[in-house]
Amino acid sequence: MLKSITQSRREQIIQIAASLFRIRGFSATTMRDIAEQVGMEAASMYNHIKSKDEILQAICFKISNEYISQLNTIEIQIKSPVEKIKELIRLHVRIIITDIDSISVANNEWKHLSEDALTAFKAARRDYEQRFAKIIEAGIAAGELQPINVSVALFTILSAVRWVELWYKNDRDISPEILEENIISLLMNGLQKHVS
Amino acid sequence: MLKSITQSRREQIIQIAASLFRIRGFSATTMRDIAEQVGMEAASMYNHIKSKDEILQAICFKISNEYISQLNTIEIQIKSPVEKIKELIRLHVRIIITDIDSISVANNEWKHLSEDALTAFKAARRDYEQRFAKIIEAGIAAGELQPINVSVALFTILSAVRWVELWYKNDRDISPEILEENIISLLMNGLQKHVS
DNA sequence: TCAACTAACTAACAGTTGTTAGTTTCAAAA
DNA sequence: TTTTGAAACTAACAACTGTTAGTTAGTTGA
Repeated sequence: MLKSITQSRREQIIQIAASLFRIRGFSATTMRDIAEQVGMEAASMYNHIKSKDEILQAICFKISNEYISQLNTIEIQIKSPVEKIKELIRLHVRIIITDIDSISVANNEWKHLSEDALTAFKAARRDYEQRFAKIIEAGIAAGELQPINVSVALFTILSAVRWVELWYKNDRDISPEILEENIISLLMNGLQKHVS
Repeated sequence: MLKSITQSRREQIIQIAASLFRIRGFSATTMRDIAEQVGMEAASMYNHIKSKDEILQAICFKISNEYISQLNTIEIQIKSPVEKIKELIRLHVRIIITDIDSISVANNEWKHLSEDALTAFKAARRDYEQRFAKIIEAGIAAGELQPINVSVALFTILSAVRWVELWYKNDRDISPEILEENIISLLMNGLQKHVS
């Protein structure tokens, strides 16, 4: 009971921190800024968290674990590489929409992680990228995809998907579903009309 | 004569600042960090620059002006929308390679601009985006492009191109030319092989 | 009722920050 | 030679930083 109240206080701090880190950046956000939003003194937060660094770690690894666990699921599905790639693109859009603050922080503020955490985070990201690349390679080998450079394809997809983060705060004229399908269509079929 | 020495000192400070802002972020970079790299005391830099904010402004507007002036050139060319878009993609790749530090700062640290500069910077960026969008619209109207949502197309292109920033520091197995053409091919023709 | 514990508080520290003031150095101009 | 002015320096300030120590209020379990 008490434990769960503590837990939710802790999660509240982390969530508010994520939102501030996203807007102002990690370094420009002070513990007093976070405390003010939470509604307590900065010192009081240390009853729930160990340090400012620990907050950043919690945010970054929550996201990194989420991506990897979802990738685990997609990898073992019995689907064509093209279908898996489409699934991964949808996954990115969905994760971004679900927790935009944490995603933005994991994407833009990870460099402020302390040394050990930084190493682990980079390794996790690299692992994710390599496994994503394997799916693209399989698609090329199967003749489903253009014989494009795999790194270029991988990072173009990953970057292209990241702007959803930007879209989400501005222009919500488009629904997430239409958004997903538009991005998939653009990445899969290209911008240009094909002469048949 | 003296003026030009001062000028180059100033530019040296700004360039070194850009490289540090890129690596550590604006807020996490101190005037003493910059001064150390330049080879003088922090206080001495104030003979050449007005403030830390002014350095960030100089970096961001150098880039924003570069983009807009290049767009001006492309806009008046007598080319099809598709050719103009390809030209713009090449432009982005080229600018990124030319001045990666300043580009990274303009892309990732602009939010730390002081209020007036921030407003001006956002306006410039919006202007650029709207003019880019016009070219995409023209391409759709001319039947050259898929009838895709213009915002999705615009931001997918802009984001996709931004990963060059990332590529540039990692994996230089690919030449800039091959890189450009791969990205253009992917964005224009898509990842998937067409069944004809 | 009393002891234990949680979670808040106030006060403060030691270090860092951007920036200013005042001083020194030294080359060019008079 | 003297004067001037740019560009470096040292010293310091006032504000802010993450964090710790010690205290207090209030709730829970015995």
